[in-house]
Amino acid sequence: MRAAPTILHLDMDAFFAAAEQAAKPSLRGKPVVVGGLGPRGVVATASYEARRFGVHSAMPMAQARRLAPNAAYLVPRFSLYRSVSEQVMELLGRLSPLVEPLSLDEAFVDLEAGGTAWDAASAREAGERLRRDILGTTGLTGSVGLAGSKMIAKIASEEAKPDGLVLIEPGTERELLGPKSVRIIPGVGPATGEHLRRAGMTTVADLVAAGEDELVRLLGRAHGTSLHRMAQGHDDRPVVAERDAKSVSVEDTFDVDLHDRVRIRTEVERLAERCVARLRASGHSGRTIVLKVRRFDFSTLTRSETLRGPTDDHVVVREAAARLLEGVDTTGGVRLLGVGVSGLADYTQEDLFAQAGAAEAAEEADVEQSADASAAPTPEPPAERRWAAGQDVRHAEYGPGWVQGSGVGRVTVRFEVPGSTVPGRVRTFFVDDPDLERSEPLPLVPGGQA
DNA sequence: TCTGGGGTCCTAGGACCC
DNA sequence: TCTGGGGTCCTAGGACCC
Repeated sequence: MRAAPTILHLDMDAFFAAAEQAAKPSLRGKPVVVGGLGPRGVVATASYEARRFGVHSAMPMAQARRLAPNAAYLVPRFSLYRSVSEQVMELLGRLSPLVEPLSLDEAFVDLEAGGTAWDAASAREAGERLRRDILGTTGLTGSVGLAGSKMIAKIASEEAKPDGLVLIEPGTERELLGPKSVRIIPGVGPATGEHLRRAGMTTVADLVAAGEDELVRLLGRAHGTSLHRMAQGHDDRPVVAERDAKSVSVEDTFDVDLHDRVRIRTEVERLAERCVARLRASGHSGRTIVLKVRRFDFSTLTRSETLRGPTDDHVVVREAAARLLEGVDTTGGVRLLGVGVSGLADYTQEDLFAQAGAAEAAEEADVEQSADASAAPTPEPPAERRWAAGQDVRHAEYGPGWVQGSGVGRVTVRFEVPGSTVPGRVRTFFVDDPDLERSEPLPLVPGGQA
């Protein structure tokens, strides 16, 4: 809480979809849906044009296709989003050393700590300048909220969407929040919202009236106390620049449920390898290995094991995950498997115990790996998945383009680049055309970095 | 064609220790 | 020998967020 609205919240508008529209001129002004394209995919982001059909984040892709059959359906290109995100975060860094990213497309900035703003007028000026700079640098729009606390700044940016700026003067929080739904408060999701509704509370004013004791009784100590404070517009959480990662995990949902125990085990080992690769890339080691299993009926369980010391050894993690799997009943089928490591150490430190275990296991692992390889060779993805819609490609003759669709042995490519103002030409090839290859995203703005 | 993937934080019970 | 109280660690699950 501060007397001047110098906490800024930035939220890029329909980020993934907007980046795709900027990269693919033929999609500008059209409904675009980015997400998993497999049979169990969900929507990551829908463009505003697609939202008019009722499509929204987290919706099953199948449902989105029924609502908006003529939208463009694209796989996410995280390398592109990450590079745009870095450009945006760099602009935020010019406003203040206190920048707290919440995701690729969202961050808090403490303008006061950066000396960039000290009152409403200077804050608004900084916010508007930021929006111009983001548009100039990335070609994308972002919405800005300004307030005296994180919670209110976030609510402000939500109200500013799309492509706007809203500043909420400190002191006006309670009258602003009072009539709004309890769901506007961060941390109140579907379950808590329903819980509160059954207790007769639907608006933020109802929460204030109920009092702290009642909310604590209903929701528990931590949640109840913080909810009571938030409802009154009280929020003292500081903007925190660097937050240490607490865990690293990877998971896969399979197109069809897995039943074969050998295959399940192979997938767990593969996930363990991927998890360790990520762990090591982040410069961490960890003590607790977590296996996650989602069964055919969507019931989800986790099993974990804590080692005596942190490890970043793939053999140690793989074997721990395999051990955990031994204790899980998978009859009926498995739709998702995941492997994670938590209890992260600040830096990689070799653990003697883990090392000893790894050395013993090394020979066994070699044997097992070759056995696994013969038991369950990696199937080639079908051509439709190899040439996923939205993906970047390059043709020896026609140059850069993107996959518009694929099926019955053919792949359709639109040849266009981010800078152009007119839609590019479309051509169709055989899926195994040697002149066609996958490629990396091009920068959205000429001279920018991809 | 029902429900992704990567995270964070909280709660609760049991083990274990003093 | 009939049962305290508190702290910490571990495990499992659940809510929530983007």
